[in-house]
Amino acid sequence: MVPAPQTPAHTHGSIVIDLSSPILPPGFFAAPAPVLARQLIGARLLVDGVGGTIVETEAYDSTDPASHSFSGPTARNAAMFGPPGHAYVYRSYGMHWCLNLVCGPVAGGAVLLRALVPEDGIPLMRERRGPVPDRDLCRGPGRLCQALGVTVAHDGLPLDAPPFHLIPGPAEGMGEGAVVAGPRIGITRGADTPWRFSLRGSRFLSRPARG
DNA sequence: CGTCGGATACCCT
DNA sequence: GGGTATCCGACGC
Repeated sequence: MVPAPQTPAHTHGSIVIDLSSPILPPGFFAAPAPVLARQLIGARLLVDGVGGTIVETEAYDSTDPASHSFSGPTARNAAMFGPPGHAYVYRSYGMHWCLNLVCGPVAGGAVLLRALVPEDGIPLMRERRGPVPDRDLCRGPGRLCQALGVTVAHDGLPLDAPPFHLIPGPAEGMGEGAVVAGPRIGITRGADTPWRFSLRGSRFLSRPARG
């Protein structure tokens, strides 16, 4: 008789359920975008097993002139007006993809993922990103999508099912004051709204924290 | 490690 | 037309 493995996992055929992963709380995505954006710092995101700890986010909602939802539904932003808890993926500069998590008590809210710490699937990230320092694998919203293999094919997909795996934070060792709020990056309208959130002192941010 | 220009394509008003 | 991220080479700290 072989003793049961001491790992916190059950197996059903080829499916492995990792019992160490906290369950996404009900209503997690019903929070307003700035609230969820702050909560996501220290959470972990995997796409097909590739990803790491989120260290930089930005919040957008329909009251915000910087938001794609500000001027109402279009073909591109349809996912922002769908149910919370789904992905919104859009193209930036005609060549990069950007991943948002649709959220909020009303339509039109989303959190843009701007940077994470490469932790899982780093060899595949390197293949996708080419010869860059590991620090730069997921440092920026477009780079993050390239490293995780996120494209418009993920637009509208639910975030609580494969290929997505979102594990709520905060990460070990994160305490009060670990999250910095400041102005968002690369926008002109709504530039004074402090809806960029980042992990204080992280070297994986797309740019240093301001504010 | 930070900042600075210059170059690149698509979505929406 | 206005908005937008990345890569590059350059240079300062």
